[in-house]
Amino acid sequence: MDTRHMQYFMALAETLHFGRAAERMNMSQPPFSRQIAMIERTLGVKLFERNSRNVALTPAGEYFMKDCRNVLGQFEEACRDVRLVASGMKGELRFGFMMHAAHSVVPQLVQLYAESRPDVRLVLDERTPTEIDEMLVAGTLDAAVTFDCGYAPHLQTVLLARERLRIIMRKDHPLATVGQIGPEELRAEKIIAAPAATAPALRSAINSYFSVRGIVPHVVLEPRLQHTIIQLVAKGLGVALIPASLRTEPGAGLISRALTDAPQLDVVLRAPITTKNPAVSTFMEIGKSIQRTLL
Amino acid sequence: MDTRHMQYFMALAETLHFGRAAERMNMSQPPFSRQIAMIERTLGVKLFERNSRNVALTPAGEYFMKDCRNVLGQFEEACRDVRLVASGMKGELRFGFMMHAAHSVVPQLVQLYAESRPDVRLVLDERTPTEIDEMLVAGTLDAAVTFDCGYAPHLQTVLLARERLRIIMRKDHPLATVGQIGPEELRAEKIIAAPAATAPALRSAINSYFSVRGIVPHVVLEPRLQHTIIQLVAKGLGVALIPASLRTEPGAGLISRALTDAPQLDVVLRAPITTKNPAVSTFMEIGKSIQRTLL
DNA sequence: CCATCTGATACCCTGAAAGCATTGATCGTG
DNA sequence: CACGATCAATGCTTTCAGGGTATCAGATGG
Repeated sequence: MDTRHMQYFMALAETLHFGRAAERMNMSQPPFSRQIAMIERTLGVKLFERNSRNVALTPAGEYFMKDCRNVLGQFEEACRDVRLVASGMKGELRFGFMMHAAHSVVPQLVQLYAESRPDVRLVLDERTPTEIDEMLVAGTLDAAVTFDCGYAPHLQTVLLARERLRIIMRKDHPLATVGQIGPEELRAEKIIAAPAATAPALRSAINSYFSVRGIVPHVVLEPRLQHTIIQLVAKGLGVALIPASLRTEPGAGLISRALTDAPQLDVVLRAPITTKNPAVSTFMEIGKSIQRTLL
Repeated sequence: MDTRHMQYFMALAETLHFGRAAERMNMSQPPFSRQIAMIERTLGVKLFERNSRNVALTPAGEYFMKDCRNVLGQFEEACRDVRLVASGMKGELRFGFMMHAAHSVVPQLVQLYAESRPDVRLVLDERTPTEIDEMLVAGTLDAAVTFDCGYAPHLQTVLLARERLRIIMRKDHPLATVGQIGPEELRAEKIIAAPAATAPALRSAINSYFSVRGIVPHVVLEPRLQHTIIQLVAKGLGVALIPASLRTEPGAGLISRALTDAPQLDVVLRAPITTKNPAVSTFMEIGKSIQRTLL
């Protein structure tokens, strides 16, 4: 028994006429009759009550007809779907992103992609930049939005945005009224910044911002999560340099200021070049289409 | 593509090894490899990423695997179920019965059958005896409980119970205190009885109960439903002769009395002898097993 | 009783698919 | 680095599942 036999059965069950059913199956009546007999023999079940004049379904045949309709439908669907998956119209795409990006490019990217590929299940996964890099090489993620951390030959990269860092502090902070803020003004400040192990690109941008002026920043706290950094700044434990897109989130009692010669960071969309997931390519295309001018 | 191909695919998807997968399919590796290639060619989809050292599923293959597992499961189930239906263990049984029987044998019959054949869907259908006869010959019912109306060569019959008729009347009716009630006592009474067209066996039993004494019963009302008869008696519009098993339903202000030489009616379970529904036979067997002594 | 319709049988033949032998690519190891 | 081992792919042969044609057999209607 296989699906072809089920199709033979369905043809006869629907026409109740061997000749016409055979015709529908594009074959002549004698082999068709044999196939029906074969089906009944292998199942050990009489499916049709027939003589040389009439053909009728037995109750077992009636029941089998419903099941066959089901199975054949699912069968067709499976064959159709696998083509859709291969074409990237259907399937799953595991998408990682860092928290910074959640407030800027990610919503638009996700929305546009979901509109253009509604049958692809987007699995969102917020991670730190380091975790993202690891998961991209491990294949746990299909694509991710992160900071450009330079050389990555096994990854394809689309530049999404170029973000300047800004400084945030409490409103009652002495620097809140200073006109220009640069490395010199921050020389004595307590800095809160993510550790290099968690966000290498961000941290090295901050470090080199100071080091080109020969200044060693006074980093007092190194929380891993951006969320925590803002909380600590709000408590007055220091100031922090954060991407401009996070500025839109005002926070209670916090103020954000521009920096002189502010460090820039590239926000990129990345995916392994060796990816086998066909859904990725249009995801990258959409990334390109929403590429933004630098802020 | 058919289910055999899906089985090949599943074997490889689960083992990720052509040799072992072929072995599982009881064949040698070369034709197995060709079949896999064939599947990919007809689907137009690469399902496996492979070289002479490693075999891995593509994302499309991964997706297809889930669908195949589904389809193959349903396929097996359909083949198994059709055998169960043919053996009477599964399927549907359309069971008709008259309202009189609903209070006596039907509940027990239905319960016992449902316990012994839980996968057979019992479709219950309450009808008048005449409707039941028509539906049995039309094949709309598989089996039914009704009054024995005599000759029926195309039906198999199991006697379930033998019921005496009793008389019901209002508690304040003059006959309520009379010791013996027979045709003579009812000569002047207004009788309420179902029409012969609806319940021939019941009505002819009532008629002959009087006619053997040369009495013509004074039937004033002929409602089709037993329910209505009882209501009309309660309103004082007459008395009625009803099966003893209905006595258990007391009704407001009504009283039921035995009759002298009470007419008897056979309650039978019937099914067409030509029935193709394999579920019927055990239904009839259970009917035999609950055969009751006459009341 | 014959013409006709329809499903079953008899017989033949083709090609899908299985087996065997072998090739070619990729590792691991001495 | 060469050699052997492993494993998928390919070439060739063979077989039988399943299709085709011709025909039979039972039922029905004029």
